[in-house]
Amino acid sequence: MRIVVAMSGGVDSSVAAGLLVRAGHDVIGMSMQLYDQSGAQTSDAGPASRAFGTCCTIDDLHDARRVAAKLGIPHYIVNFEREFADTVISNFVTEYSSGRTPIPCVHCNGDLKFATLASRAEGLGADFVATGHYARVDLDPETGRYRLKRGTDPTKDQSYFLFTLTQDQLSHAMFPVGALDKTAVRDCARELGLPVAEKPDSHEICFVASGEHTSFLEERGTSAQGGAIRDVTGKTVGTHAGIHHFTVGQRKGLGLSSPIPLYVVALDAGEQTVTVGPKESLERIGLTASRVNWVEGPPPAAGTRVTARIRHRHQEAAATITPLADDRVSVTFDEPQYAVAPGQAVVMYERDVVVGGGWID
RNA sequence: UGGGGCGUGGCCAAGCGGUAAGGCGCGGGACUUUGGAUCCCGUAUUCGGAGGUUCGAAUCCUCCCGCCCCAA
Repeated sequence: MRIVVAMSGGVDSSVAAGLLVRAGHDVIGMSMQLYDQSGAQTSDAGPASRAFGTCCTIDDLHDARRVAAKLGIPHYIVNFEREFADTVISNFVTEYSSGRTPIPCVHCNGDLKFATLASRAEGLGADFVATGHYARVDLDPETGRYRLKRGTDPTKDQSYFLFTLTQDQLSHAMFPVGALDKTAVRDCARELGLPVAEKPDSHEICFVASGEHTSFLEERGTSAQGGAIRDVTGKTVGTHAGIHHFTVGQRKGLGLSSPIPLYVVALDAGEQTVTVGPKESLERIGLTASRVNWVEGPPPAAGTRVTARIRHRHQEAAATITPLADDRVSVTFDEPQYAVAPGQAVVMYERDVVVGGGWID
């Protein structure tokens, strides 16, 4: 079977490729070049190289190539700069300007890896696209639908970032490390002699260097217009330099004096207002979400019990859901949840299976 | 130089006679393929300066220095 593996240069996707090779498949490695790297330096070149993010850098592409060579498989680098800018970055900028908190990783998965990259794979005659995600996919014999499930390592599960995948995308998706623990993946990397076996896990946004978040947005058209900071009673308690500096639930960076820590509880793009309050004011018993993808099947009945996650690594919370019209859903938690941030995703589970997910309003 | 107010760590700020809250920032750590996210730990022997009162003062008194507001 011919399989294209999306190779980031990290341990997980490298092991994914290695496992497929070992299983005897016809494996092709592909890496996405996501942004202009002209002038990019290697990691030991100092601060100048930091402007190019923390993953998918020229170093990472090089690592992917070394792994492919070690495994004896072909490796192609595909230029997705345009697609990345049009989907992931564009969404990132728009969401922040709207006072919402984007999740670029979800778009990168759904709009690039399992969309554009998948069509390239198809062009190469591949049946599947495999990635290094900690998630599982299988065919439910009862319904004939593909199911998206958590990775078996509860500390590494990445199903949250994959909730937008359609049946068609899932039918061509493979997650070779989804049934492994992280330690097993590292062991496997060593066993295969992969040069990235000890490479640290990646984290944080890959395309924005740490600390350059707001300038990145402003260079791409986000208004730097300031506004008022209000408390929960509406009283003005300070000013800010633009709502894109903030996200709901944020504590740091407010520059306010207070006897207790203050958190961002709401952002209003129209008024350019930031509302702050004590931690308790972040509690929400429920939420609604839009553009819901019901992965498991048709929308479930009102009153269906699930566990819901409102951010990656969030302690899943028991909830009752009610599907609404227009692919929306209402989620009511058993216990209030902190910092429900518009723009983040709510992903609903029944045990290990992703029932569906949507974008928080 | 008439009247009033204020000077507490890098910033904001509580305390108003009993031996320096808190927030921000900063440093360190945890967590992390979203979040200038969250969480944990640390961060003023000292309160503009000098005297005085008191068992004891950042807190009361005196003088000095520096800001600010109102009135001229």
